[in-house]
Amino acid sequence: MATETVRVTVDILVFAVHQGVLEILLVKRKYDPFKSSWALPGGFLTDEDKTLDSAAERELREETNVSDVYLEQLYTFGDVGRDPRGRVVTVAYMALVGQEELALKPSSDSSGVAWWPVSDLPPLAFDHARIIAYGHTRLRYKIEYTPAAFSLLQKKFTLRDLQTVYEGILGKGVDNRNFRKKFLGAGILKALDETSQEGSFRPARLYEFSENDFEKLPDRPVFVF
Amino acid sequence: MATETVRVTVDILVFAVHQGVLEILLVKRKYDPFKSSWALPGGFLTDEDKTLDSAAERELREETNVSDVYLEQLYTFGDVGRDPRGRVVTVAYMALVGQEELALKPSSDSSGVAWWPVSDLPPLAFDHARIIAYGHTRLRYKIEYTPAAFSLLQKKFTLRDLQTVYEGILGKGVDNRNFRKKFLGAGILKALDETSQEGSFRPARLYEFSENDFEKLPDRPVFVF
DNA sequence: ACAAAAGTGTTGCTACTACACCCATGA
DNA sequence: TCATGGGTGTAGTAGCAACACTTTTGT
Repeated sequence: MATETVRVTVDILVFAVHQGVLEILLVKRKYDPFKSSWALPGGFLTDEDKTLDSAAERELREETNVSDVYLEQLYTFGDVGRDPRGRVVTVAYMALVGQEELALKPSSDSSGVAWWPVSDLPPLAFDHARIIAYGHTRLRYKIEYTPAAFSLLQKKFTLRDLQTVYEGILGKGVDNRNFRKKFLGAGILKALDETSQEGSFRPARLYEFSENDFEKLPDRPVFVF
Repeated sequence: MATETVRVTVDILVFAVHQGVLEILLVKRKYDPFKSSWALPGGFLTDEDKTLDSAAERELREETNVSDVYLEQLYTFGDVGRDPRGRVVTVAYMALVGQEELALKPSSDSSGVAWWPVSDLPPLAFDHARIIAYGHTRLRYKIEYTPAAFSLLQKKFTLRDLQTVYEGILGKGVDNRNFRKKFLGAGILKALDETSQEGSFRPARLYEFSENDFEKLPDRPVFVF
């Protein structure tokens, strides 16, 4: 029953909603194993990482240039055989980025970093398909019981933007009257004196999420549709 | 940025409700560090453990003789400095055991295994106090959104037993008429033709949880009181 | 008959669902 | 004036919270 020394990696599921489609950031592997396959950004835990959270931040910054985003630990995978190099335990993190961060990395170029629709992924290295499936389920659940969806928007957004995020993650349309009623009645949105002009039609009012008001609520709201 | 080889432990939070009090199983450490302190049962991941789940099962069996119980992964802790021996990443699991398993291990003897009320813990080794606090929060949440409470009961139980489990974990009393109404109306309990005779008063009907009926529900019920 | 816990109904209120049209803007 | 998405109200229903007394059993 030899006590094994294993290696630990921290991998990150970076989610964003682009034009109503839930997408995830993948990197093309430069080395074996699985050279040239798409994989989750991530890497080995190092001495410099004081915490697992900071390791996730570092990996995200190094591999994708993304920082200052919502980040939370998801699940840890450690089956024998999931990495051909030996026993590797992977702590998976989930990051949610707004449309602003979209510009930070190109969408499908030679940099080896690209957004992929979660419902239409390429073949993936290791057991990353399973990890993404797990994260997707968690995300669906999270937006119904937490204000996680706001992390997928810019600071200022329209109610339509918000609804698009919900529809993209839930994979179904929702009634816009009831949707607006629930969020406007929740007391967590600050209406701004600004509008977003998108085309030759009525401009939409912009809102901000008020973390402060959210914390003051007597009960946690539920955003189920 | 030397890639570190770290050691991985799997520790288990074994919860049970005894006489209306939520308790957790702790072991007294036999060796340094933290010799003679109370700690969570657990140990290092070994070559024989094909999965993290099976490592948790093995540790639970070895240290506490408990098996065949509800077990789920909770969270992974990996801060530098949480173990004086070096970098240790701990995958924490949560186990829920019924009153039947109570007999398997004595309650406070020289065996070094004992139940402790979660609201009145002894000084603990490592960062185990923090891990228990996290698990307690998760458990509170779980019984409201899943049938986890049934794992804390014997197969046959009275509605009062069930209510006692909820009250013990939530730390507050609930209205028994509404409580019974919700569970009887949920369609997940099978009423047995048996009663439990506890004293010189009316015997209570026994029920069983029907996993099968639960799975068939169109929507997941919510057990909030 | 008493002590102890099991078991039971109603009412008011809140919150959800379902559903279809008018509004404001730029071209 | 038209095309486009932004924005609004109501009625019916279901589910929840609050609330106190009667029933069954053993002694």
